[in-house]
Amino acid sequence: MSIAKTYNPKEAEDKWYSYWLEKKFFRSIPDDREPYTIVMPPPNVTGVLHMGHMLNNTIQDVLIRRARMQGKNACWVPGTDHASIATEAKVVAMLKERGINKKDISREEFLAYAWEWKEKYGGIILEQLKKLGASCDWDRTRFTMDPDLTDAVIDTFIHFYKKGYIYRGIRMVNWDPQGKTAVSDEEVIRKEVNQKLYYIKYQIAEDSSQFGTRNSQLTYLTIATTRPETIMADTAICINPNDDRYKHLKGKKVFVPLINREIPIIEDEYVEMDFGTGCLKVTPAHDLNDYELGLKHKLEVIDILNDDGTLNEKAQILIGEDRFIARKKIAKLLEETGQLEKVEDYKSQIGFSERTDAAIEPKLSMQWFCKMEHLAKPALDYVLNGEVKLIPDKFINSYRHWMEHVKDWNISRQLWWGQRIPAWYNDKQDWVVAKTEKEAIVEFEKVGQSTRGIYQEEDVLDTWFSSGLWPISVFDGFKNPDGEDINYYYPTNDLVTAPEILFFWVARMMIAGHEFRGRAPFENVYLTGIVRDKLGRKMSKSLGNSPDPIELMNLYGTDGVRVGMLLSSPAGNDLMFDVAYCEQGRNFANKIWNAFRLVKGWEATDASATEAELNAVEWFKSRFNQAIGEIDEHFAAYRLSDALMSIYKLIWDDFCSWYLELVKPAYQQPIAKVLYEDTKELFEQLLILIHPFMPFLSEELWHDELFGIRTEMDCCIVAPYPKGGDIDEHLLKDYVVIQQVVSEIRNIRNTKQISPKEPLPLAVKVNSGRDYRSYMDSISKLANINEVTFVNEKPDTSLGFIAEKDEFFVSILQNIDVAVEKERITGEINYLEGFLKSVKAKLANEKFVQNAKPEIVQNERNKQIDAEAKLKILEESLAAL
RNA sequence: GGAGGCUUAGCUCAGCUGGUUCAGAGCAUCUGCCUUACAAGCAGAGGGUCACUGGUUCGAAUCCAGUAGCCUCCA
Repeated sequence: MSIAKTYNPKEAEDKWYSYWLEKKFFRSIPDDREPYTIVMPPPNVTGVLHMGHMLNNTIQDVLIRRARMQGKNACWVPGTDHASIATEAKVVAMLKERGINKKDISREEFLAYAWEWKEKYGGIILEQLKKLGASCDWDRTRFTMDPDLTDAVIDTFIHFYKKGYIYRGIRMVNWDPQGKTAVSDEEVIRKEVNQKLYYIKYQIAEDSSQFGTRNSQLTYLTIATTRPETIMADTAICINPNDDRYKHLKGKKVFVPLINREIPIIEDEYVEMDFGTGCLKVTPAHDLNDYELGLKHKLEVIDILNDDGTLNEKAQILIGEDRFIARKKIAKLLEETGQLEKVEDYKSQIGFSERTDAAIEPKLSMQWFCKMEHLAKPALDYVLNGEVKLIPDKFINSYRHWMEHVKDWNISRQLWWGQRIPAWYNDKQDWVVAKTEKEAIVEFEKVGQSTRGIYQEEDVLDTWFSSGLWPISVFDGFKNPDGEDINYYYPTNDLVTAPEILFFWVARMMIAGHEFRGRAPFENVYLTGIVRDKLGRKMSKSLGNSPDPIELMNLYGTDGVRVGMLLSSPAGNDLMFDVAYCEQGRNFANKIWNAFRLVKGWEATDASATEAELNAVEWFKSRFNQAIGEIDEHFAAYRLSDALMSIYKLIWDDFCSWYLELVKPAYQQPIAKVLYEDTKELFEQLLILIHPFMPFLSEELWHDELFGIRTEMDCCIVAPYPKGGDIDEHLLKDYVVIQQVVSEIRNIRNTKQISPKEPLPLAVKVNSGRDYRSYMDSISKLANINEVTFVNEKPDTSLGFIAEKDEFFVSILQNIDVAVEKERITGEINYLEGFLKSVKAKLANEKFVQNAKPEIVQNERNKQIDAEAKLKILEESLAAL
């Protein structure tokens, strides 16, 4: 059977993914094996697969596949997140296209559209993950708004409310006047904007307390602001108590221009004396800092804006005008009345809604909050005492900082898509928390309040409130807290996610885990970096610098892309992505493919193998076992890219470049049966080793007839992962020398322009006592040596080199350039002498000999002896020239 | 403004508790090769004052302090 010259991934990918599905290899059901569990960070239903998902899910798949092969009951739970704000924005946009305005339809109608949207688009990412080879248990796919998960959210809200953690309060939120909803800080994009700084005159009220000293002269105070349209909401003017310029104003009042409302002058060190005029207008309803200042000085709060950003009747003037139009009109009015001193250009940071790009308006509103201080403590302790490991641990500091300075969590969102807060109001605006209206009535009755006109809170809960329950809710831990699934799979093992949601999500899962299960929801949190382009820019849709992952997989093969993603992605560090990595991955796949072609082409014979060939097999087995150790260590430390690189080098360098070349028969010659069988077995082991990284290629080759007939469940995906075994250190050391000798000979060929096809004689002067006889066939084969002699003197017309302590001489026909040789050897001597000098200096230093560990000193002595021996050899060969 | 992190070869990164397993890997580069597994390849080779300045030490890429540059998070 002929086999293609290059690996064609497409066919293998489709074939094996459906085979794995069909044979239910991804399915996990509790049994008596050790579980290994990962819950997937649920992607937004609005999303499409991007490079961040690729990285994140490749890592999870590598971990889960390896665990599965190690005989654990591997369970990877997939799912999606309802993403309140993002989804609602999408649905609103979709409705707009259909000519429907959200305002004109009921909540129920809107939700029907939203579900329709979710059903249509919500699963895109999960489908795309299948192409990546993700071995999730798809039967367990969950959505944060599934009935059970929604119940869990509602019950949790009630639970926390009853424990006194949930309360209502007025807070300043980021209001999106276009979307007419509050958005979270993370959804506000700050941009530097050219603005104007308006200098406005506020007339000072006459001082009535000091009668008799009436000042008939009108005096005023100038204030600089970028938002003149909010002056009607001013409730104070603030000066710095240390500001000498304004000392005479203490305790006085001023009039708000245009509406002539009297407001007090207050003092607070918050005001920066050297910014603007040193006077600050205080507008508690429309600025966060002013709000806090207002609280401190017990100021009135006047909110002059409607939800859509237009002025309301409290503004007294320009009612109904948009805030930006009002700004211009106010400026004009002020100018006309002589109350505008001047206008300056000014640059400042303004927040814009990520969804609608509208300028964010700070707005006071009634919100639901969750007290965090008490809840955060155990979640912090999990990390500090090591029960939960953050990988890399450099994130512990920032985690601690955040958890120690945690603020109460605003859990309400002015949206429809999500879990509606289970709070109920009556006609008197009293409220109770209850799961259903019926229960709410009971609650109202209990406290003797009206049960008329009952309606439910309009707001929904923050999406993180539901995703925070994810590791418990996906295993039905709320509905069935002593169920088989939750008891078996919880706590999960590893969580793979991005550092930017360490607090929003990871911390909250730990809080919920502690509250409801008394244990952290996972043992290790592997934090991935951001995927950037090779210029270091974050990949984003707007920059258009992100490759399409699907296209990438089509181009380089899924295995190639997986390898490419992992080749340079240490935990917690950003990945500077470059398609060159995928190319490297593809090339690697091809290398394995071709190594396979070679072995497949062999024909076995009963003839026996040579000693050198048998040595090669033993060497590779030792090398393989050694590599297993390294790989296990890398995995234990979650250094996946290092683990991959170890396998890469084991396959490419040790197996292909050395082992296969050592045992490979001459063209069209048969191979000894022992070697053939051993080689096939080694190949199989390598396929297993690479499987977590390259599942498709390894499965494809696994089923080739070369390995005989396999039963339907005999698949690479569940092949037992190698555990490692005996390592012959002596043999490994010998091969280091053998490899060095071969390289040196090849190097001589290269520099002397001798073709690899031209056989050369080799002479060996053994000084070390090493027995080369059993290796000489191997050296001859790889370096094309036709004759080996053991000598005591350097032969004529030969070039020499030293490997360990032994001298090797290659006789060449062409004349040897004595001058060049002299220079080369002299160079080496100079280097060694310098080296020796530094070693001797160390040993001559009494303090070193006294203070350093004995083995270090001994090491230096060995270095001296080795260097001296080598020098002697070099000097002799220099003399012999 | 508060907190944290990073700086090692052209690029992306390893270098654990200070001492030849200490200056490394992969890619890229250069030089030979179309050698019947692989040019998506083979064989060789060259590349670094470990950001800078001090300090601790017998000894510093590694520990400490400061400086510069870059980045992230919170305000």
